[in-house]
Amino acid sequence: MARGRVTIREVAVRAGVSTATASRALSGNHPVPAATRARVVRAARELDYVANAHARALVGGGRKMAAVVVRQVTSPFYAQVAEGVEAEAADRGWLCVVGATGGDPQREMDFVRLMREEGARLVILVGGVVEDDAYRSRVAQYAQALDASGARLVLCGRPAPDPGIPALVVEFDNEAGARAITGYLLSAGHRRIVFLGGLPGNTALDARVAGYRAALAEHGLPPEAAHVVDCGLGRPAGLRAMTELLKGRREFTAVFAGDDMVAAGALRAIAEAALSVPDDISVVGYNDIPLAEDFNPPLTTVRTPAEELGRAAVRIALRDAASAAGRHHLLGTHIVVRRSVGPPRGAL
Amino acid sequence: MARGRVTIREVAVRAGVSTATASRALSGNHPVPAATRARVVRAARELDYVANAHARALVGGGRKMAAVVVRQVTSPFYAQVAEGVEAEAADRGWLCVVGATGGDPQREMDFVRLMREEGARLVILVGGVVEDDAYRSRVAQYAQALDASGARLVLCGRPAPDPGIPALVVEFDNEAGARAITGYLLSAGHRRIVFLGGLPGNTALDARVAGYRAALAEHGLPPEAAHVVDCGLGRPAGLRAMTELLKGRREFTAVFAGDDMVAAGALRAIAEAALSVPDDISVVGYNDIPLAEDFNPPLTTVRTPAEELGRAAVRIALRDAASAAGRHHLLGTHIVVRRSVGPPRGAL
DNA sequence: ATGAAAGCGCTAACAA
DNA sequence: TTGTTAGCGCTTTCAT
Repeated sequence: MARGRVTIREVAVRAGVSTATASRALSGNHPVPAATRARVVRAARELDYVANAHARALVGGGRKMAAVVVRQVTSPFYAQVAEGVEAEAADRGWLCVVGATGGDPQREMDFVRLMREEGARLVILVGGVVEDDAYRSRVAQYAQALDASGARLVLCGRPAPDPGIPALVVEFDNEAGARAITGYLLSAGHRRIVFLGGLPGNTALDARVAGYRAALAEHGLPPEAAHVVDCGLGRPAGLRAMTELLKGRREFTAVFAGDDMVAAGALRAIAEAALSVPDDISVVGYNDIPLAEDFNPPLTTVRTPAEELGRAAVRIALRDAASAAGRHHLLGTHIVVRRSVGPPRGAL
Repeated sequence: MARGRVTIREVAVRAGVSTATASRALSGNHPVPAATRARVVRAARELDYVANAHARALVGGGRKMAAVVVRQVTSPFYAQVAEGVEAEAADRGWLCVVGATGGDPQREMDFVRLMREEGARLVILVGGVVEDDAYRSRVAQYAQALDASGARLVLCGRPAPDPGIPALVVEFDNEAGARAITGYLLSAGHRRIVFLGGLPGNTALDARVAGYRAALAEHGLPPEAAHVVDCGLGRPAGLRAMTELLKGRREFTAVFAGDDMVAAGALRAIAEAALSVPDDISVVGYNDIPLAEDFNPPLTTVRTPAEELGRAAVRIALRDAASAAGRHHLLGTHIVVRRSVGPPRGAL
């Protein structure tokens, strides 16, 4: 057998027809007599022929391919979003590619460029970012370039640099979610709540902090009641920051972690200090990752339907006309109550 | 601006050169005077040109693309393997695509076919399977087809149907890992250990069960001492099976969960029965997923360096000559001790 | 109903 | 150094 891929020419020869007929028989969108088709199909199967996607794309305008770009696949939240995109894309017969950037803007740019080269028709960028000028111009460029070649860009959980830009944005209402769970802590009696995991400039986190402050204000607390620790996200950050916090005099009765991974770190730090959750300190998280229920104790958190976010991103992108660019879609969230919150120490 | 992608011809026109010169200037592997190159590069940038990967692949033999196929990205273990593949591929300038099958052989076949069409040069299939005739012929077909077009197939954690087949296999030594952790339980004094999460026919699980039985035998226990519950994997399965087990009289003092997700379910079931780990029952898992440390209590488990498995898969595939097909690589594992194991109740 | 031929965008021989 | 040309594998007119 010849090394290299079997081409349609070989199939045609074996079936005793021209390549044009072979192509028609295989694609099935042209009338071809059943007998001829059968011969061609059989030849193709015998040779184990698969069409060259590149050649086909070159002439036919390309395969339906979507790309999701996340920081890392091992983050439970991102993985769920990617799975949602994957599932929705698969349902529609699209191929889905996922790329990880490790948070490096350069790798993000490279990946987007790659997707442009490959002819992806849908690019989905996931996750909050620090919204600086570099970000704005980068995204404006993606949007413009993708749009020029007829592809769609959707921003998941990150802002469009400019409403006029040809990109869709779909995200959770971070401020509302944060307000709700802060309210929950407040109604459990807590008044000194620290927010752990701020990341100044990051749009998602800033919104959560804003919701936290808003809830405090609504309950009549002065602005100084807010205590935000800007340690960033991730379990190690949460562990470190909480350990630090526990060294001083405890000025708080509850902690609101920026996401569930930070909460995991905080929980661990508290346990290492031989303190109890929720008896000594109450803790809440954000995202409700699949294993939040298995933390010690099971974590009260804000459920952000991540898979639905991914599905919505492709659904919206494929439904909306290009003219709907700039549309902003907000998805709702809700609190899931477990066992990490109790009344403040001595409140009873 | 013209709708659709800008081609090299437009760049050439704008730079006042032929397409060949433009191509040479852009690719950089042919001597082109600096001045000419500068003009071309500038024209390309002004037009925001990106090469059509399909056209390039058609003539140049294709981009370096690797594909990883997993059951689901939301499984922490698979996500880590995928991240390893991704990282190693990126290090070498390869594009990496990840596909999820949901465990459906049909989707697996579709995805492999797609990858053949796209010209992937490396396909990595991850995860244990039930090794039946359908599986064997499916994989034999993948291997043969991929090999015919010069692509590599690597099987991660699943067996090659036949040593002669053109595929590499790299996996963990499941039997050794299971034997070690069972031995750990045994030396803590446990004699009645149930294995939770068998999946008869699944190669990975069967190997773990074999290791478990081997350890029991080594400690002089009779074959009847083994108690395997074939509930399959996943947190819900572990929860359900453990709940069931707890209803009867407790004939065991420890449980060896088939993987950490099963352990998570089992832990939850035990907590719901108001029993304590490790005071009443000891529990161990398998894989050491990132959050195993955050379980209640922190889980003693077998560390399988998942990311390293992914990296090794691409490293080996790219290094070994095609003639090395059929080679079998075994990666080692080790126990990580945390707090879910204690002496058996009443052993003191 | 089928074949011949053009052409998708690009790179690599071959000329000049 | 640069341009001309052929051709990658496929689909799709346009003839027949």
